[in-house]
Amino acid sequence: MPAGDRSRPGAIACACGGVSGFMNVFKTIRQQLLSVLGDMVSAGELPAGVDTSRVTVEPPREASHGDVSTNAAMVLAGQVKANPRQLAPKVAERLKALPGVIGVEIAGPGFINLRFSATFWQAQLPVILRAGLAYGDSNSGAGQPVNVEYVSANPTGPLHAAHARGAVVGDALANLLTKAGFSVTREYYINDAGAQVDVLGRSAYLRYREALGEQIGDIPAGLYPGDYLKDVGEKLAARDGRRWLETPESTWLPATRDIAIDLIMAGIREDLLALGVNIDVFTSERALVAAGAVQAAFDTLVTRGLIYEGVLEPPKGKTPDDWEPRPQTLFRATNFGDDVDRPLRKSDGSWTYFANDIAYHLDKYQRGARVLIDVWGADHGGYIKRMQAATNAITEGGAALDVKICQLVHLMDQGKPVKMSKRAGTFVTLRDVIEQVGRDVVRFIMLTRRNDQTLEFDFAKVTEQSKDNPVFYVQYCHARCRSVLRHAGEPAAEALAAGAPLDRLSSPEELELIRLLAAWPRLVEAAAEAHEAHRVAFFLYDLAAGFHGLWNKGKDDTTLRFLVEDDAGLTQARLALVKAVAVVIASGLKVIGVEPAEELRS
RNA sequence: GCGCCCGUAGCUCAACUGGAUAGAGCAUCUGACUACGAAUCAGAAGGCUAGGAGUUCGAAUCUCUUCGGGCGCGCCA
Repeated sequence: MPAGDRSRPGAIACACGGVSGFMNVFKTIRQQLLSVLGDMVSAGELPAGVDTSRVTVEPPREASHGDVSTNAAMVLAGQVKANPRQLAPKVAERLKALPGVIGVEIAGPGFINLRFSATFWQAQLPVILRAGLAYGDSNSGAGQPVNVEYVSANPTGPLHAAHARGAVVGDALANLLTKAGFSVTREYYINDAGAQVDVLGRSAYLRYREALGEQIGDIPAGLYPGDYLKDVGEKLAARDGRRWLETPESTWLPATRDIAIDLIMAGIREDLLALGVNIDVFTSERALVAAGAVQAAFDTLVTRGLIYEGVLEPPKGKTPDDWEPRPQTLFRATNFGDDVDRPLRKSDGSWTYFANDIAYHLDKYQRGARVLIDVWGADHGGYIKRMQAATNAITEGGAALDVKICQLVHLMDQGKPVKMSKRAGTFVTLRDVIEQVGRDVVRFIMLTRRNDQTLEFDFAKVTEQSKDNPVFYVQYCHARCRSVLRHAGEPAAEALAAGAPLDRLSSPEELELIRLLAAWPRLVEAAAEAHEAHRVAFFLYDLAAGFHGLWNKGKDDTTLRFLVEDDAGLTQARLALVKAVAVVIASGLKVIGVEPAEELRS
């Protein structure tokens, strides 16, 4: 397994383009609140210039605390040297006048809890139904250019199972940012410049001789043994015949290396497409070096006085046997928060991987990105600080780098670990996984944990049809919605939005479900800001739970069923709700890159 | 030895970036199928958020420290 492979352990474009975002109800209420606070300043109840930036408006954790909660009194009380419980009533009194508000309470240390009328919540349904999959689209990203770099697997072999996580995390994050109104570039960095691709070239050469009839025996240690290189050898033989057989390595290595990289990258692209990943830009490290980008970045750092020749201290505690002090060309990473300064040149004069990466991040910046996101494997954690330091230095603070580290994926089958060994030929390719469980399952499961937590992927469990399996649970919810809508003759969304008597949706469970639906735009914005796509998967699970709950209430109490035989109006209203649930589930699955299921059959 | 990530119910994990009584799901107990799909649902029980100290109106979240696990540690990528 080559080191350096950034994603090691490890969509569908948004239709709206973020032209007009759908207002997040909490954001709307926050603006109304800020306006109220402004009125209080005018009335002399608050001093001019109070800082409202930390005022939040959010759904309370406890449903009993109302629909919407704000910390305004607590945040402002400190600034005006007042008690939050004394300030709160003044704010609360004015909030009573807001549209839709039917209750205002002060609770705990000074929270102000608002309750909104059923009509207010019911009115969210037409918004959802008319928006369709675009519901939740936001312009909070304001078209800001973001570059998401992910996968970036070394071009020395096909993608394997461990690459799936980084691929999905990066891709879903790109989808999420797109939905939130950012201008996203999906990027793959091809590490085709180091010693390992020379090894690849030599390995391919051996397979080339094999293809020409030679007995090559066992693959020598230090070369890649994989069978996938046989194909490369055969193509090379077919193209170039016997011309390389009697020539020295220096003549054939560039040819064997390049064809091997090209063929392997072609395979990687196919595998990514099979996973639903569409990369916009593939950047070659080798091309970057050849174009002088590294030299240019280096010169810039020299100009800024950030390069010097020096000798590093030996690493404490674990000094390598062959360690000896030597002068190196160093970048002043410590000026930007790193622990030590980092070498940019090897002793043979060539650039280090890090030097190339500085040029690469500058390149992304020069192409317009102001937010850079890199998705890496867990073994690259120690590389984060220096890369952030370098990005900060080379862009003069113009771009921020966020690195998402993906923890290991433990492949299991029925609770037992799947043993993988490249040498024994038992490593599981990404292609194998997709063929065995399907693209949708791979994508969803990879988002059922935070990226920095280890994740268990059990082949048996992820295809199980039970509530143990979150993919199934969410898909089942969508399938149930679709089942109801089919029974009802597929009413059009617009007809439901315009014609259904939504005031008939009055049960606490129904209103609770609408509140959940209305939280989707807020979740999109928050998750995009935090660069955390897994929140979408958790949201969908919660939404599915809410729907399954309502469904089963209808088993105990037939008056709660969606289709009510002798009450066409009530049926229409409930169909609007069901349709809205299906829409939001589908909208969320689209971010994850999963096709919503029409029905589930075993 | 140093740095980074992590430690939350018996198990697997959340917690909207500093908010209220820390929430779900498995597993355990109790209950619900003459249906728009019970592949599901409702309820009970389960906690000193690894331990300690600090910051403030308020801490799982921020700071310090101890313990325990993972990753990394000068010319590999």
